Amino acid sequence: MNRNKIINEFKDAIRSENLKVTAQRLHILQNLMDNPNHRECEEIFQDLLQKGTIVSRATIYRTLDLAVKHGFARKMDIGEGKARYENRINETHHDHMVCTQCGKITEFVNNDIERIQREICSAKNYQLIKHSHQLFVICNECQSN
Amino acid sequence: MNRNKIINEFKDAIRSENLKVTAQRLHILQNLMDNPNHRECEEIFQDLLQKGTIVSRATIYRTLDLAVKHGFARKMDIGEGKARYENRINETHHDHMVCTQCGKITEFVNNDIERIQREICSAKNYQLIKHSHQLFVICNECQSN
DNA sequence: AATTACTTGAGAATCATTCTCAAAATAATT
DNA sequence: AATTATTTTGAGAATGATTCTCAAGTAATT
Ligand SMILES: [Mn+2]
Ligand SMILES: [Mn+2]
Ligand SMILES: [Zn+2]
Ligand SMILES: [Zn+2]
Repeated sequence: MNRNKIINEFKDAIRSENLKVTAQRLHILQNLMDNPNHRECEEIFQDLLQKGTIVSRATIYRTLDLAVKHGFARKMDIGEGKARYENRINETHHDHMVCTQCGKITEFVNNDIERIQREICSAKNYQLIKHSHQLFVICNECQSN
Repeated sequence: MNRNKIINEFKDAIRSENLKVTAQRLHILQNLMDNPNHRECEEIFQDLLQKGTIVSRATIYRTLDLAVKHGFARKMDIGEGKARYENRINETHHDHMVCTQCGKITEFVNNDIERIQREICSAKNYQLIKHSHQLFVICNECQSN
């Protein structure tokens, strides 16, 4: 199955840096792969804990950095003063809509926006490295309250 | 001149909340109006200090909040783990390009992007409240190094 | 001038994240 | 399997931006 393939690729990534494959690192990556949400460190910590796996927050941060570096995770900031992480099983790039009432996160992509961003940069002779784009909304459910 | 008009509007805004017009509040607003940059609290603090005005950081934060609330300033987050503030003398909405090498901030607006954002939201029956859009780039100057 | 209400600044508190370092674990080598 | 070299882990301290607390100071009103 696909998940094991990813886990093995993660092990390879670890070895490629002359680091060691540890139970903690694997637990964190597995937990990330099994969850589609955009979670903060604390949520991952609590989820692991509830499943009987204790890993320190420091190790979670360190391992998420590693996962980001090798393309297994994406770190995002929706202006809360803390980072959130999502897995990158489905490679497709997307941006996010965040409900300011309930916090629900909805993904979106728009090729026109992606293209215009590139055009804006090349018009100024700037090289586009990455972008951060969030729409803060009141979602359909929160409107009917 | 325009600046005095803004200062007076700020005084009115203060009074409208039954707050008091103080020297500190006016110094902070004036400093903001006289500077076109996207600055963090510490930069405003140091700039005031260098001009002989000592205002505590706590008061700067408090006054900037007030200025934001009444439309005199805009608070932004370019993922540095701290807020930046710019004045809103020229009301026009814009987003930002940030050079990842030298930190230079360049403003941009694109009406197509603005419109598409609205379309994305209405297609989902979401109500768009605000957005945050940054392009991280290597600016023209930094490329020639 | 007196009264009332709000503001200020110093330093403590908060909170996410990073750092430190001794003990534990992994991987490589006998 | 035991030894060795190297890395990792977790506890708790440190950091840094921002907020909070509260006593002393100031503004506005009468
Ligand atoms: Mn996502
Ligand atoms: Mn700007
Ligand atoms: Zn919602
Ligand atoms: Zn630059």
